[in-house]
Amino acid sequence: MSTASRSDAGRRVRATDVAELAGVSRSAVSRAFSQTAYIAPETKARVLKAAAELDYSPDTLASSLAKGRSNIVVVVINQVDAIRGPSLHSALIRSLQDSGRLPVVLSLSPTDDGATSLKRHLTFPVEGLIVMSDSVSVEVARHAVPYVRPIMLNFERTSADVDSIVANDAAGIAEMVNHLWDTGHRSVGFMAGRSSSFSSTMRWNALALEIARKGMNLAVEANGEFTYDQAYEAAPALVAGEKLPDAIFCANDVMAFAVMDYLRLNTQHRVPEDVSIVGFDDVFMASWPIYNLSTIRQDIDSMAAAVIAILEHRRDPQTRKFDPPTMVAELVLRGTIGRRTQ
Amino acid sequence: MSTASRSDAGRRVRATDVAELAGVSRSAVSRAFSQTAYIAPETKARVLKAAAELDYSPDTLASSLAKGRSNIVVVVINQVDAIRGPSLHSALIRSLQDSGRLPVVLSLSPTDDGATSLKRHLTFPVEGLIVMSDSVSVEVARHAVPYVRPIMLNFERTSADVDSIVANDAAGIAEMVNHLWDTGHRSVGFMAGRSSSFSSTMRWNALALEIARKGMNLAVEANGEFTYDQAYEAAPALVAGEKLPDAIFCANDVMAFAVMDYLRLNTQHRVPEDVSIVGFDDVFMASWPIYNLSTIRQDIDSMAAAVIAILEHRRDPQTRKFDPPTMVAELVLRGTIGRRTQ
DNA sequence: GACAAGCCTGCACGCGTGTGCAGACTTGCA
DNA sequence: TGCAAGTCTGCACACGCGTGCAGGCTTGTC
Repeated sequence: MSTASRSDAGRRVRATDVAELAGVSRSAVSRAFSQTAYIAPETKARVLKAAAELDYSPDTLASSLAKGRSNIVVVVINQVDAIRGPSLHSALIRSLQDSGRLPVVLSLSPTDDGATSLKRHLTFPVEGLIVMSDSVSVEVARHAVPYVRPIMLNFERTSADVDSIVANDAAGIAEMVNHLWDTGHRSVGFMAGRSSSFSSTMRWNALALEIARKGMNLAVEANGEFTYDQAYEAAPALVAGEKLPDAIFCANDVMAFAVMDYLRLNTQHRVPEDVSIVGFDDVFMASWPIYNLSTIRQDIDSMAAAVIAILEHRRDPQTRKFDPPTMVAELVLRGTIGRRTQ
Repeated sequence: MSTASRSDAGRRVRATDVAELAGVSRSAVSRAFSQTAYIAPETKARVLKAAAELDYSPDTLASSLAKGRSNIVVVVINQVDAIRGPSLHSALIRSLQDSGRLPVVLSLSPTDDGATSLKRHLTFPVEGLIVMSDSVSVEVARHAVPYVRPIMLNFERTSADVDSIVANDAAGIAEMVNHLWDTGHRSVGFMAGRSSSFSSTMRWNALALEIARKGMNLAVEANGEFTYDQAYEAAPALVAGEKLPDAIFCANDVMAFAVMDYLRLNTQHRVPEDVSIVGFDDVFMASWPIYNLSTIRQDIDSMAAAVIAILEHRRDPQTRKFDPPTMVAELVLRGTIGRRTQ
């Protein structure tokens, strides 16, 4: 159609073009796309019609510049998140773009603490900085964008300089320990994650607390650094004792897979008849029949929603008051928890 | 330190601030950061020193506006890419940001062809549009950003209106078929991917060609739609005949896992003693001991490099001539291919 | 018919940066 | 010392858009 061929030409359509076609001034075009500005209904209609014909929409970046308010949100991720990350990552991206923001992804190599790379790449005004990588410290995040409070995901709530969104892992773990207790489990082993990671220590603390509260026995522990390979290496230690723990609690799903694979390939122990396995995250492989893993799912949608809520609150602190969504950790009970009778 | 506290204050540092501190005009600051502009060495040094002190770098977006040349590259992804995607996705993001560009991620829901959502979100000038989702058609991509040629990854090279980067799957498949032939395989089954996907048909065609060329027998085929669940459902059809195929070739790794799991959980057939399994992509689980999958790895780095090469070429068509990197598909031989004797 | 009030529009400036252009200053040479 | 050539800098405008402000027009009322 002619409309298409016209707009297919070299460059973007500007407000001036629309103004010309609609027979109004450029400011009228700007006002037609503004929620608050003063404009006659029929003028607005004429402008919007012309805009639709030319396939025009305001350049949000030039707009940001003019308004002095960026709508770019930078999401810092880490290659390590490749397994667990995708769901939270894409939920976050989706939420941001659906709220009219522009998600810019900054990918750090696993060993990069971001001290220099963040500064080098963040050469534009941002509305928010979201850190999903636990290799980035609060100080680095603060320093990278001095004029904005970073939002750290699953990070220790230590600093007053950042907003921190933490999944309610403790609640999920408490619930899971309850379930293990009810199904007769009395001794558990624990496969920890990277000790420098807050998620790992948070999960460890919660588990230790709940186990003590129940009077259960933390029989044995090992460290799998959150990776399959390390967990596979560490798995023997968990089952080397003369008595198997009733259940093995893994700080994430991937390590649970490693333990299961180790047991399956190298021992006679059966899951869940001889030992129960519990994971954390509910990654997509957890539902595969070969694993069928009982695990705990973080409330990803609520976390994404919390990010948006914080950003909205900042835009308009007085009217829009901030009440953080409550995070719910969901038990996903599949086939790796058996029944024990003492 | 005092420098930090000064720049920690409310807003971004502007060129004017640097100019003031260095005792020069604002244009001098701009020129100090330009590669081509004319500026006295010692002036440049003084400006850069002041800039470093204030922690200044030019606002790349305002710069884009002034230069009329955006450095934003939009990457369109799909939730479906969650398994295979991460490696290519993060390689691409990394390459883009390392080349000084700004990667903006646009995530489509699996059923979205992008017709409206792309237009709604692409409200700013972009340097490039990279489509990784095969749910987006050439027409939609073309129309979404009329003034720029989309770069489609692993898409059929049908249209002259787009640049297309296609991995050399055929070469990898030829090599793999060679290897299967050499190890005595004579009949193969094929688990296809989503029929609407170019990757799937490309792989199917390549396999059919090579098999015919060798005089091997394409014994049976099924369609797993590239997903674990569908492949698990379709797996029985591949082994239902009275004679097992010597090898089963899967159009991606995840379906290979599904087939292996089906065999392990529901049949007596052993891999690779009774049947060999071949995947495609070399996702991270392929190296897990439970799978230890022999597969074919796409040349991800070259694909990312090709994207950058195209973008660089467009910036400067006359001097920088475009020679596309050659893609190499790499055989990753692990433990799922046995030896057959007829 | 005159005037006031209110609705609406265009003008003009600003957001932070790049860059052509003119002119100032330096340098070299006669 | 005078002049030309060359080197560098600042001015001013532009990029596309938002918005305060003044003024024009319409409408209603007396």
